[in-house]
Amino acid sequence: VSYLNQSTRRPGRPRDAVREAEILTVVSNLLAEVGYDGITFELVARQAGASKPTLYRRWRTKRDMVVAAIKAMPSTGHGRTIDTGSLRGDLLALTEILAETLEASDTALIATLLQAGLADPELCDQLEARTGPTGARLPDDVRARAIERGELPAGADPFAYDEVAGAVLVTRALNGLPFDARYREQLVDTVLLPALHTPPTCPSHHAGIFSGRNHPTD
Amino acid sequence: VSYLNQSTRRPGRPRDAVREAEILTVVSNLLAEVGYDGITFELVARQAGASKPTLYRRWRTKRDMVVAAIKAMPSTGHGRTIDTGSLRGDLLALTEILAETLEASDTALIATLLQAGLADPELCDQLEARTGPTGARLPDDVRARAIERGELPAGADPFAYDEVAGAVLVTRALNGLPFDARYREQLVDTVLLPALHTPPTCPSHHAGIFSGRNHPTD
Amino acid sequence: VSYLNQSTRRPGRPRDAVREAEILTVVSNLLAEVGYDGITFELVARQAGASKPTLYRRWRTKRDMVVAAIKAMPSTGHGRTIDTGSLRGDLLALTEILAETLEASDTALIATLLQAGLADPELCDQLEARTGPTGARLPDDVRARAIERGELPAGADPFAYDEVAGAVLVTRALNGLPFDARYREQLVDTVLLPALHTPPTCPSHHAGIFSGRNHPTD
Amino acid sequence: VSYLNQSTRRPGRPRDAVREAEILTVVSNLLAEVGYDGITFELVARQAGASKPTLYRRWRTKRDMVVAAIKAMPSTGHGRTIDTGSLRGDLLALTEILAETLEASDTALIATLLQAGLADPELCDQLEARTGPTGARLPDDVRARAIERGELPAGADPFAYDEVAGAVLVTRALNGLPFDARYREQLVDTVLLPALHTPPTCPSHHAGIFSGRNHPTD
DNA sequence: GATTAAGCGAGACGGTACGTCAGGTCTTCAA
DNA sequence: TTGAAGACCTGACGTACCGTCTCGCTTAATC
Repeated sequence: VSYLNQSTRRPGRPRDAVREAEILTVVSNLLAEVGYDGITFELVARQAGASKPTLYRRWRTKRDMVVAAIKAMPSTGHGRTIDTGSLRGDLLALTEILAETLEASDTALIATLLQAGLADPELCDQLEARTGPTGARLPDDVRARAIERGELPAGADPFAYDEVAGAVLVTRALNGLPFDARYREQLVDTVLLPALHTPPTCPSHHAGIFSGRNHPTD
Repeated sequence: VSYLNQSTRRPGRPRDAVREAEILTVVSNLLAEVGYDGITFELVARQAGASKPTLYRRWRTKRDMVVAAIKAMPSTGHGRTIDTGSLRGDLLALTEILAETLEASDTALIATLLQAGLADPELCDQLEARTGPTGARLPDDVRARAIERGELPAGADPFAYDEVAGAVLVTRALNGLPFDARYREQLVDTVLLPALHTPPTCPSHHAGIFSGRNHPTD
Repeated sequence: VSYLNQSTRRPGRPRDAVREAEILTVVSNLLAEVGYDGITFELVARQAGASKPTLYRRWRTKRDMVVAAIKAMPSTGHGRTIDTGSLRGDLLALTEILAETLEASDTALIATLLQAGLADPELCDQLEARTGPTGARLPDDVRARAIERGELPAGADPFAYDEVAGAVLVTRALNGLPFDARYREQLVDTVLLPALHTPPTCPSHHAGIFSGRNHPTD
Repeated sequence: VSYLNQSTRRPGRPRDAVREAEILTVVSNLLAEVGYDGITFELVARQAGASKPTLYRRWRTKRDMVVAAIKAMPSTGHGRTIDTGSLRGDLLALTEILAETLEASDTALIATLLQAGLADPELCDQLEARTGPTGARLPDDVRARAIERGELPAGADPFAYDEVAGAVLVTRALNGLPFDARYREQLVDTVLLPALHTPPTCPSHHAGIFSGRNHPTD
């Protein structure tokens, strides 16, 4: 029976998934070697032994291609859990993870992810799911434990963290400004903790920048 | 002989300052018309009736040229003062100014200013001086009045505002996410105000991202 | 089982003759619209709603395909006969027909027919049979009547006409040079007629360029 | 004084004549190696160590470039003179030269010269001047000697030769048909000689196909 | 006033990448 | 096996910018 192919499959030779994976691997490697700006369709085609039309058929822009490559990266930090015993410790740990990630990336790539990826909730979810906590959002379990310990009120809103932590560190990274342990400590103590303790003024309606919850409930 | 002349004056025809101003005007106009990415040396040369060597002689990169053009822009919002009578009102006003600025710029330009300008304290100062409060830093007079009114403790640190407000809004702008009045209100109430009220844990040592005070004490 | 079927019939679905005719019609139309150089397999496939393999299966080169299309064109000038009452008049009429044909074709097509078609006697015969006298060869009846009238000696050889008339006019057409009535008259009077009157020096052994008698006796 | 550069010289860096000569040399060599169809802008650029824009700046099409290369070829057969003592011998010698030339060229090149060059009188003159008699036109001295010897009438018109000899042989070459000594002899005896002997009917007004006298006196 | 070194518009130059098109071959599914 | 569809690699297309260079000219400060 062929009740499945009535509409889902278009005619013609299907794209070669293996080919696509190979290409994206090349893109990933090139990202590390020459950075985002150094990547060109020409170069990718050469390195991958593919033709430019094969690339253009899949991705209309370089950004699309790079984003696809990042999405296709294998999982690394899966399962890592933050639990230092105190909210402050957890926040310092989370911001440290984020800082490490930013230190390992070139600024153009960060900017790209900012512009490209973050408008794409799927990418954010992939990143979180694949790499474990990125430090860009406050994990639910961390928040739950803080509430259990009585460090946060019951209905504490992750808004303060989700919106602020990533934005501040990413911005500094883009500027080449330092975001060392001392700086992060100050951020946690004078901004994040006071803000998290503040009860939400209204049913928090934010679109999480780094959270992938782009189209919220409002 | 007087080859060790009064200053560093080189022999030969000096650069034409008028020409330079004309060129930068062209760059400014093109910024509005075609955006940052659309600007090329070729295009500027064509539009300005200048030659490429004339451009390269002055600015080694496109970024340099654009930054110079921005620096050369005429002042607009000079002298505007924020004073609504309450700290909360002032913060809302400041973030509104910032939001308006961001809405008027294309994201690539924002990113450029982030990367280029903010590593250049002079540019930031120029922007502040020229356009009045940009909303990126907490003006000293606003803070002083809040202290007078008793809304802030005597030694209140502008860190919370300087670091957070600009970074959060700019990041959202880069992502094409909204930063409307409702969002800004939430930011002020649940993040900025609580943070500002928190006494500094240590002698605040931050490098103001948007403040131009780049590598201060540390 | 009947795998040793009646004749040489291959297994599988037979080629669709109707499809082939449709395709050749498209080729003919495209010849008129975009000229020989403008034709591509891609374009034909698109216009005909056919696939490239379907085309390649039938014709290995563009030239083959175009020649096939020309062969498949419907007859137009069938049965027209040249008989003006004098050899000179007949020659002028013949060269006029040829001139008209050349004026209606683009040069690339002429060159193609020259290179492709004329190595293919069948095509020439088809053209002659289909369009009546093309003016490229001296029709036998014209020569016979000239002999009857005593304008030509009994054994007059059509070589002079067959070889010269077509070559000269085609060459001029390829060059974009004019071949108007005055020119043709001069050709007939000072070249063709004198040459036709000359008795053959040896048993004429020519391979008729435009005659399709390609590799005759030699 | 600068009375020379008032209008003749356009501004900007002049084109490098040496570079141009080198490129054309490459084109000439490639013509011999890969033939006309095998030549591409890419290939020429690679071989010449030039950039594509440098080529396109000079020649808009491949044909232009090839024609320029042929024009730039160094002289070879200059000064060769045909004088066998009889008109018939001279004609056989001329057609032999032409045949040799055609045998050495690939058909696509011939077609190109036909289409490109021959609409360009300058090229024809260059070819004649550079290579000596090409056999495409009846040299004046040959005709003069034939008249001296009484083989041709005083006012004998080269039309018959100029128009016919080249066209016939080129056409056969394009078709891959033979044009051996026997064929050429027949052509001379039954077409060219009779035609040359015929007195011109009217003040010959032809545009010589291969003669470069494209815009004659009429 | 002559010299001189640099500025200037123009544009050539070698590069590199762009994004598209066509050539042929292949694989898929349906007929 | 044919046929439509379309992916695939190769390679060329013609264009746009890059950053540097060579021109001939102009401009000022120094001699």
